[in-house]
Amino acid sequence: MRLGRRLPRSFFARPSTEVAPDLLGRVLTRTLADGARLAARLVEVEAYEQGDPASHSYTGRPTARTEVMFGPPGRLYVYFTYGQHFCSNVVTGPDGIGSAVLLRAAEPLDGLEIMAANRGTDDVRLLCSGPARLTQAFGIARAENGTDLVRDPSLNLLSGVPLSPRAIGKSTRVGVTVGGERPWRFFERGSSFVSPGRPWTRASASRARGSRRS
DNA sequence: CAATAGATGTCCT
DNA sequence: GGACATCTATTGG
Repeated sequence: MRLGRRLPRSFFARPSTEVAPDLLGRVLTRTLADGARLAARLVEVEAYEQGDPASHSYTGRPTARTEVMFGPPGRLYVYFTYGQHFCSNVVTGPDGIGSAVLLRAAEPLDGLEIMAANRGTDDVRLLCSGPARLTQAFGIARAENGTDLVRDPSLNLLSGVPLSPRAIGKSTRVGVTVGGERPWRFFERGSSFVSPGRPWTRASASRARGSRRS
């Protein structure tokens, strides 16, 4: 399969709501020191904008954690959440504005054995179907925060094959309880690699969003 | 299959 | 202190 060329800086220098659906079908790759390659095709993303109550950049001011999100586009924003997981985002929009796209799920293409070792499971569907899973499968952690995906020799986003508009599903974002009515989650319709256990993910998505924690 | 408890960093909207 | 862009293991039907 042809994975294409690196996406240019201009691709990321747009509003996150525009970049997000355009990221579906694109390919995240990582080349390891020994030459092995990891590759996965993005099938689920979410947009986050400055001023958005659900966004880390809501206040408009960077913190030690969110600094990268406010920087130039095309870089990787990695944050630690729930006390034990890392999640990966691609920084979008102009330098100085805190906007990014959360990489929620992907279809593994290459380096599955390495991903399985990183994840501690052999189940292909569980390798990259979730933001923390995807991040773990690629061995991404705090050290990768701020990596320039446009120029880095190892970690990149390739053009792949973008999806046609009709192949893209939209919904409200997962786990967002504030400002959740924004339909800023984008996913590939019918893909079995989107994050599991979310009923409204599937074609027969009816509105069934209840409280999720006690 | 569904529900739930537990892990516990970072920011406070 | 409380909420959170989550995942896993375990329990119960």
